[in-house]
Amino acid sequence: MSNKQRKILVTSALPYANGPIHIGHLVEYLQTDIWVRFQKMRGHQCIYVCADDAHGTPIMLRARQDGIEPEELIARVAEEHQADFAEFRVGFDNYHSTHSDENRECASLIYQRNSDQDHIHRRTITQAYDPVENMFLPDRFIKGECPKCGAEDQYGDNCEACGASYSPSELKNPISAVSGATPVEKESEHYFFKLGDFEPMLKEWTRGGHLQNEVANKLDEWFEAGLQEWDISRDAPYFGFEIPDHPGKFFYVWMDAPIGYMASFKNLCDKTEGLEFDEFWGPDSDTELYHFIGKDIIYFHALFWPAMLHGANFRTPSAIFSHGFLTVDGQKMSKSRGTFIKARTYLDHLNPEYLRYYFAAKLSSGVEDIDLNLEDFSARVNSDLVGKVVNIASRCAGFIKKRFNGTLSDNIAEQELFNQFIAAGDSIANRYEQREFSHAVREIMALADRANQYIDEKKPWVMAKEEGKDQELHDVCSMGINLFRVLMGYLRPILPATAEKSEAFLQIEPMSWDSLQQPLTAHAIAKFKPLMTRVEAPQIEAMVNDSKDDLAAQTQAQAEKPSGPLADDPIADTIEFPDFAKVDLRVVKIIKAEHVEGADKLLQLTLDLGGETRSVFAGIKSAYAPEDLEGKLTVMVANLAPRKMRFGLSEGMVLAAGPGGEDLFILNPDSGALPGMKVK
RNA sequence: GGCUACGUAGCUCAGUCGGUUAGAGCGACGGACUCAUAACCCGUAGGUCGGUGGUUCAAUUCCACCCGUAGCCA
Repeated sequence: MSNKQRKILVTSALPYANGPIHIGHLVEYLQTDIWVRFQKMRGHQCIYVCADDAHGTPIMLRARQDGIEPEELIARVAEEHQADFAEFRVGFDNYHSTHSDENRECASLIYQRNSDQDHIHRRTITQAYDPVENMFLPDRFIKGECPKCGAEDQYGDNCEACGASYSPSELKNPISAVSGATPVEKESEHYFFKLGDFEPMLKEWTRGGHLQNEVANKLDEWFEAGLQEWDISRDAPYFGFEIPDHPGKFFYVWMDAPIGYMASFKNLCDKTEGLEFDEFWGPDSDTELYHFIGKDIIYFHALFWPAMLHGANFRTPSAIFSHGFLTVDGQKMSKSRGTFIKARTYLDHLNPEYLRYYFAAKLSSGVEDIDLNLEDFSARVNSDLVGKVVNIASRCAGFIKKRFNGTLSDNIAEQELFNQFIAAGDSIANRYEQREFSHAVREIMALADRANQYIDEKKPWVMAKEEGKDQELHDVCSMGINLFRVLMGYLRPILPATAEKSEAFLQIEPMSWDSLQQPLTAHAIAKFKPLMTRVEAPQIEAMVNDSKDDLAAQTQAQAEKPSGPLADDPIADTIEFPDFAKVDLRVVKIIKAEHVEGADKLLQLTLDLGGETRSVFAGIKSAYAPEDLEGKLTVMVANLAPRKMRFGLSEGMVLAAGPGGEDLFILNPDSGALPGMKVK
C-alpha cells in the first residue's frame, strides 16, 4: 500500500423499522458496501455502521394496529432487515437501533449541549389534534380535499393530484387517518432547534468540498429562502425518547435518527478493544466520516446534522454522498406492475451478486436516478460476468487440471500484458474512490475483453493437440488464470461471494489490492467449479409475479375490512316526521348551467321551479359538464336560506350523492314529474 | 406553481471546457472457432445527440423558449 492507513467511518441511512427492505433501498446499501469493501481491500481501517430507525408515530400506530408493543415490532423488523442485508452481503461492522441506550445518551447529550449554548428555543404552536385518539397528528396522518384542486383523500402536506403544497389546516373536510374523527386545533409547547444560529458555519461547510456540487447548489436555494427553526419535539403519545426533564415531550424521530450513526458506533466501541469513540467523533478528530444517503434526505444531513453536531462540540462529516432513486423498467416502482420488489422476493429467485454487479455498472458519484431494466439486467450479467469474466477461468482451468496436475506454470508468459493489468489498477482504484463505479466496471470489462482476446490469439486448444507445445500450453493457461485472478481482485468489492469462491478455486488468501501485483506461479489450484450461473428469464418472471402476489394479498386484506357507503358514512340519528317536513324539496328543471370563473369546483345553475327561477351554485364541476346538465330535471331544497358566496348569491341547493370528484350523481325524478312539484 | 437535474444508436450508458468521419457494451446481421457455463474471436449495419429559435466562421456541446421524465419545496 502506497498511502498511509486511513481511519474511515462510513454510514448508510437508517432504514425505517415499519417495513421490509426493497430493491430501491438496496441501491444505497450496495453502493456503500462496495465502497467500504474497496477501502478495506486497500488496507485502510474502514468501519461501516448502520441501525434501524425505530421511532415515530408511524411505528407507534403500526404496532397498535398489529396489536403488539412497538418494541416487539421493531425487534421483528430488525431481524428481517438484517437477514436481508446479510444475504446481499452488506457487510456492516455493526448494526444497531435508534431505540437503544447509546442513542438515548447521545441524543440527550447533543440536545443538552445545544440547549446550554442557547440553540434551543421553546414556543407554543397550534397543531391538528385527534380528539378521539387524544394525540397530535403528523401531516401525513391528516387527509382531506386539496384546497387547490379539490382532489379527495389527499395528505396534509401536499396534493398528489396537482402537486400543490400547503399546511394541514388548509385542507378541506379534514379527517384523522387514525380515528376518522375531524381534527381540532390544539396548542402545545414545542422545542425548536435554532438552525439560523449556524448559518455562517453552514454556508462555509456546504461550500467546503463536503458535498457534491449539484447538492451544494440546491442548498443555496434553501439559504436564500432563509434558515428556519426546526421543530424537534413531539407530544405524548409518541414512540421515542422523552426529552430530559420535560415529561410528556419527546424527541422528534428525525432528531434522533442521525444520532443513531453515533450510537451504533458507540455500541461497537463498547465491544471492540482499542476502538475509541472520541477519536472518530471528537471536535478535532482527524479521521474521516462519510454518510451515504438518498437525495430525498439531503436537508436533514447537510443542514440540521452538521449544525447539531457543531453546536454540541462534535466533529462534522467529511462528506455527504447522495445518490438518486431506483426506477424499474423506466418507471417508479409499482406494486401493480410487479416492480415493487422486496429484497426477500429478489432473494427467493436470484443471486444477489447479479444485482450488486448491475447496480455497480450503473452507479456514478452523481445524484441521478438509476434504472433497473430487467431485460438489460439479464443481458448485462450474463454477458459480462458469465460470458466474459468467469469464462476466462473456465476455459483455462481444464488444461491446467488435466495436463499439468492442477499446478500453474512457474513462468509468467506475458509479463507485459500482466503489467498492463496491474497498471490499470490505479485508475480503477481511483474510480472506486470517487464512487464512479460504472467507470470502474467499464475499465475492468475492457481488461476482461483483452484477456479473452489473448487466449483467442494463443489458441491453447490447438497447442494441446501439437507435439512439444506443453510448456507453451502451460504458460498460456497459467497466464489466463493469472489475468482472471487480477480481474476478480478488481471486482471483489462488487462481487464478494464470487471472489470468495474464486479464492477457494485459486487456493489463495483473501485478495487485497496490493497482493494482486505478484502473479501466481508454480501454485496449485483446486478443481474448477462454475462460479456463477446465468440469469434465466423464468427467474425474472417468477420474481415479478411474486411481487404482484404481494399486492394481491394486500388488496385482499383491505377487502376484509368492511367498506362501502354505509361503513364509511353510517346512517344518522333517527328524526321525527316534522323534522323532515321542514325541508321543502321541489322538482326543478335546469335551464342553464355554466362555469364560474375562478371557482375550482362550482357550477352555476339556473333552475326553473315552474314559475319561479333560482340561481344556485353546486359543487359538481368535477363530475358534470354544464352542457350535459341543461334540460335535465332534478331535485332542490327550495326553502334553504339563501347564502352569499364568493361568486354570488346561491338560492337553494341541488341534491347529489357520492364520495366526490368524478363520483357525484345528481338526483333525477322519474319521467312525468314537472318543475315545481313538491317531493314528499 | 417555483426551483433543480435529466432527455445521445433497438437496450444500457460514455463523450463533447464549441472545431475534421459522435463512441462503448449488449442486441441484430455476416464470418471464424470449438478450450470454455452455445461461452469466446473478427467484421457489418444502425444515431438530423428531445423540439424550435438565437449567439458564432462553426453548436450535439453555449443561451432562450417549448415538450417530456424525475426530484425537492423543510
